[in-house]
Amino acid sequence: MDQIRVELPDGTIKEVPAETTPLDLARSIGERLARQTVAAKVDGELVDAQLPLQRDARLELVTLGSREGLEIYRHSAAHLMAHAVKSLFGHDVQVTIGPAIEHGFYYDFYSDTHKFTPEEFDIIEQKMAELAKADLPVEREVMSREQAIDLFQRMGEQYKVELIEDLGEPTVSVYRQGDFADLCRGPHLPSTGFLKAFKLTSVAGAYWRGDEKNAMLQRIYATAFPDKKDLKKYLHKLDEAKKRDHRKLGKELDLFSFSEEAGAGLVIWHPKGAMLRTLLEDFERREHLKRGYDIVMGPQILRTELWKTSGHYENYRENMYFTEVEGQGYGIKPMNCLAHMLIYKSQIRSYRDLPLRFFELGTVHRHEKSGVLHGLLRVRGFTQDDAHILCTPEQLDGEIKNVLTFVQDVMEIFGFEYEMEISTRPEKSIGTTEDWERATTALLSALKDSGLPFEINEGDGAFYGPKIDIKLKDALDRRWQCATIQCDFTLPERFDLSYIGSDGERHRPVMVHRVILGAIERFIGVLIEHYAGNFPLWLSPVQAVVVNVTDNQAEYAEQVFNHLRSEGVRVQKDLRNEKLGFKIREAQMEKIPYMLVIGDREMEGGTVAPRHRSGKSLDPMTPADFVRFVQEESRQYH
RNA sequence: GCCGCCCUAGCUCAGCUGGUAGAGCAACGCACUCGUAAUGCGUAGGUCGUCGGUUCAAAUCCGAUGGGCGGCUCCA
Repeated sequence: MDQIRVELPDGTIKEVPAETTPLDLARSIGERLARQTVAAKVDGELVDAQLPLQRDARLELVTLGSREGLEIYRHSAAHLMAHAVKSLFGHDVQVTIGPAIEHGFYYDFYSDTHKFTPEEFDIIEQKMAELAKADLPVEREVMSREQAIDLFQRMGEQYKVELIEDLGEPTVSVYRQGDFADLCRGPHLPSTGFLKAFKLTSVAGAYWRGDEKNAMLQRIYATAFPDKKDLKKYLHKLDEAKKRDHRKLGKELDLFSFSEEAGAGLVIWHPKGAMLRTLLEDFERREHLKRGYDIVMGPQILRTELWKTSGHYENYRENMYFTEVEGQGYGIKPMNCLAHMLIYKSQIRSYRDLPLRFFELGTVHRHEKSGVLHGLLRVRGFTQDDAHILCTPEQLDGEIKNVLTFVQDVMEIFGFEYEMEISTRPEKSIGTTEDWERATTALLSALKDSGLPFEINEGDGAFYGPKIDIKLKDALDRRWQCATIQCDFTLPERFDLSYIGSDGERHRPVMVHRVILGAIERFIGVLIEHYAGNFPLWLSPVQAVVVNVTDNQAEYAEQVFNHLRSEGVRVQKDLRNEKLGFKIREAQMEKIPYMLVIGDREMEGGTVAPRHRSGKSLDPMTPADFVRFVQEESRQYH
């Protein structure tokens, strides 16, 4: 038999007979390695571990420990789930697709007769366990397109048939395990016995091929890990994350609420939430003024004609609220740009005036579809930290860099990790090729200069210009777009903005639309989950609570409270006749940073005994010292 | 908007297949005056989201509607 030469990643070369599989090779190195090997990369191409090697190649074993290995594991788990579902509900259900995702996998099923419920998860999991225990070999079979169509046609799997038809490949691969067969590129685990730990987590609707015009499928989400311990750890982490949910904490910390009577998606800020928001807004104003922005303010409603000028009436009407007064139509603003345009136009602008940076904490209202509302993270009325930068084309580059630096600075202050992506020109768009190129290059070079990783979304830009989006994760790792930097070629055009250049001629300014936090509501939502409600001192709605041990110190405690409040400390008092432990517990649950304990000792010494919510106590100090301490700790953002 | 599920006291939740509601915490009252995450006893509190239907009888079954949850589509 022919010998072939296989080169491993560490450079060693193995001479093995042709038809040797990567799994054989792994076994020749060690049994433990073989048990971990779930696939291989042959000359960089991902293949099954039991695919016989035909010729000399570079070979890399893919093990369960790697990201790719875990993905394959989960993809095979998705097949196992589909297998289980088919064997339980085969007559009622058709399979569609089931990929691995960030924390697990899902599989979409079609059925007009059977509705999956979480109560069925147990029996599906049991069936999966049974099929895994049977250790069915997973076999790859390559067949012609016609054969495959015929196969799935006979199985009654219309969605698979459609997939093959649209694939346009002469041959396709099918993976079989027991009596289950699925169209799949692979690779897959060698056998079902590899699958040790899995759990179904939820059911949800999903459109076939992600298109709302298509049929609604039923998606079962699940997760899987090579090790039962890791599954347990993950489920525990999930539980912990749910405790950080901003909707739960918002209620517990009495920050905000929603009211059925007021309307969906409309935030009602309670005193502590409004305080938090005010602190954040003050921070924003300071940071923008430092960076050369001018604060502006526009009206909540503007005449419908103006929305026609801007193009919102044509493109955004279904998201807007309209009203009419004395026969005059008005639109409630869904964006802040219009007033900023009017400010620009209020006088003749010279190139010496540019760049102009108009900043507004602008409250907007958008009629979001009811099904998308989500706590503070997706609402119908929200306030953006919005700014429009109008500059010469030559200034664009520098302005974008400044904004990106601004974003990075702010994210660092809050300690956020974030993902960035740039979206380029879509098919349907306006503006000249030069405009797009200049703007896209400017965005791209700013990103590159930042040295941070980013993704490119080809053709995903707005019709009016390319953009950079910055996404933050919530407690459950769902991404929410916060900051965005968008170039806009439409509005300067539509509003006929101009400036007089050094040549004495009129020129069109370039516009950058940008937000840093995005929507204050959304940002606070993510922020609550980020800090799990333990806000840093400078952001804490209540920084300290005065707690007396007995009624005996009530008068002194009251004096301390008044002193701190007059010195600008956000303080509250708890002078109720309750045990100290009880009051500490309540303050602790309110996540107040400092509890100022006052007993007879403190009263006599004219001090307070601060206890931090972490449980650590500071040495007793005078109220005046505590004021200085708070000022000092609040000055540095952290 | 679409699919599935949910809505019971201020909060968290019980209440099997229909026979006109229950706990813990909170609130209020009384006692205790107490040193770093829950003192004890007692009192009060709900037309079971709303509207309509089925039934002798509906928190429970059906329909509509409002709100929420998990997704999908869309988006800050």
